Amino acid sequence: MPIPVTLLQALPLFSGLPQVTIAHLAQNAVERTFAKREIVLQKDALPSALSFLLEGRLQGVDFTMDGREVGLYFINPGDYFGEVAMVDSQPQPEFVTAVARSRVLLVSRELIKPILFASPRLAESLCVRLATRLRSVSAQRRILGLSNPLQRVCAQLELLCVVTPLGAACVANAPTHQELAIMINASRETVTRVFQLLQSRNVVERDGNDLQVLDLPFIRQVASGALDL
Amino acid sequence: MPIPVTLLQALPLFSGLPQVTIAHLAQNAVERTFAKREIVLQKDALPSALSFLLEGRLQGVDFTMDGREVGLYFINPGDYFGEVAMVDSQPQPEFVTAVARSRVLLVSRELIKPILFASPRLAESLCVRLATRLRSVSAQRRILGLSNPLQRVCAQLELLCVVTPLGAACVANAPTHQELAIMINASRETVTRVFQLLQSRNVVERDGNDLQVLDLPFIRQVASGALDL
DNA sequence: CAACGGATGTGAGCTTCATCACACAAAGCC
DNA sequence: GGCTTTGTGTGATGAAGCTCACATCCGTTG
Repeated sequence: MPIPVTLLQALPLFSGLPQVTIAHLAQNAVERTFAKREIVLQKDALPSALSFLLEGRLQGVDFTMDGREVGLYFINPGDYFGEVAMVDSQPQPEFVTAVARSRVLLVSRELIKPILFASPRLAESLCVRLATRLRSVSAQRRILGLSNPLQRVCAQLELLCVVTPLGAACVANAPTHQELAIMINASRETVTRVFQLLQSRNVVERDGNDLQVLDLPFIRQVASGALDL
Repeated sequence: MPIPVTLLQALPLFSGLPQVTIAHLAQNAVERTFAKREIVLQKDALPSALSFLLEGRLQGVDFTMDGREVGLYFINPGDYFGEVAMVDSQPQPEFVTAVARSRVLLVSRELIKPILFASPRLAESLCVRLATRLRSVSAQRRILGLSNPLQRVCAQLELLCVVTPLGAACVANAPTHQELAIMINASRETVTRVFQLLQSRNVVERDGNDLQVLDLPFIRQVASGALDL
C-alpha cells in the first residue's frame, strides 16, 4: 500500500524539504508492523533503511560478551533509528527490538543517504539527533557509576519520568522490573525489593501501564546519595 | 603568536577546505597549553570554541550525583572535542581534563559554526565523528554490564590496546590503576589485584609508560567469561 | 472457564568486593 | 641528597546484593 505524503511531512526530520522530494520518498517508503519481542534491527548487519517509529515502542538492547542482556535506550513514536549505521556505513552497533507491538516506516538507505548531507538543515538536524543520543547514553553511563542499586533505580526513574506542569511526575509505559534491572545492572529481585520500599513509603504508585511518581524530591535525594535508605 | 596554516591543513576535519577559509580560521585560532590535571572544558558551561588536541592526552570525566569520579573516554592527538555542545548549543555534558601536559588548538564557536554545515563533506565528517563517539560510549557501556571486575578489566584492556601487524598488542600510555578503576566501576585495590594476577601469569607486562599485552587471546577469553579465574 | 506464561513478591545462604588501614616504591622538586 | 607526592601492593573485615528456590498474582488465550 502506498504511504501518504502527509505522514512523511509530519516527521520533524523532513519538515522543510521540498514537496517533490517528500513525494519521491513517500513513493518508495515501506511500512512494517512488528510484534512484541520481534527484532527490528539485527546487530552487526548493515541496515537497509533509515527507520521511523510511527507507533508502539522499541528498545535498543545488546548482550555482554558473557551473554547477559543489556538494555540501552528506548525509542518512542516520532523518533528515527538506525542512523548511526547510516552515517558511518558500519554495521548496526546493537539490536533494536519491539517492547510493544509497533509500526515502523522504512526509508531505504540508497534513497535517503544522498539527501542527508545535501541540505544543511537536514545535516544539522541529524547531528543534533546524534548529539542527543550521545548525551542520553552518557546519562545512562553516569547512573551505572552509582554504587548502590537503590540509587540506580531512583536515578533511572528520574531519567524516565515526565514532569507535568502541575508538578506531578509520571513514567508512561513503565518498564517491567526485569527490563529496568538490565538497564541499571541489577538483578530483577533487587529491583522488586526497591520498588517494595518505594511503594510502601508512597513515593511511587502503579497506575495500570504507567507509574505515578508521587514524591519526586525523595527520588532525587536518594539518587544523589543524600538519603541513605 | 599566529597559528601556521599548515597546522590546520593537517587536521583531517579541514582537509579539502578552500585555502582562503583555512587561512581565515588560522588567523583567529588560539593555542593553549594545559598542565596535567588542569580542566580543559568545564561541565555545564557553553564552550566558546571547538578544540583540537595537538599534543598530550585528555580525558572526558564526570561525577556521579554522589560525588564519585567517572572516567568516560580518552582524547588523543588529532581528535577534536567539545563538538557535542557545538552541535546542539546545549551545555557541555562532561568535564574534559588533561591527564598529561597538553597543547590544544581553539577555533572559536562563532567562526566555525557557520562553516560546519555549509559543506556537505564537513557535515558528514562531523556526523561520522559523532557516530564513532556514540559507538565507543556504547562499547564502554557494554563493559559495565559484566558482573565480574576481572572481566571488566580485561574487556577494557582489549578496548584500549592496539594490535600491531605482528600480532603483538600494546596499550600506549597505560592508565593508572585508579584511572582504570573509575572507568570500569571498580575500586583501585581490585584493579591492582587483577593486575597482580595477570602479571603473575605473564599475560601483561609493564613497559615504562606502556603496557605490553603478551597473551591477548587470554584477555579475550576472560573478558568473554569463557575463562573463570 | 481453566490453564498457561509472564510478572511480581519474598526468604536463606553464600560469594564477592568495597572499605579501611597500612607498607612500600617511584618520581618530582627543592 | 632528603622531602613530598603519587602510584602500587596486601591483609582483615563486613555488608551488600546475586543466586536459587519457591509462592502468588495477573492478563491472555485456547
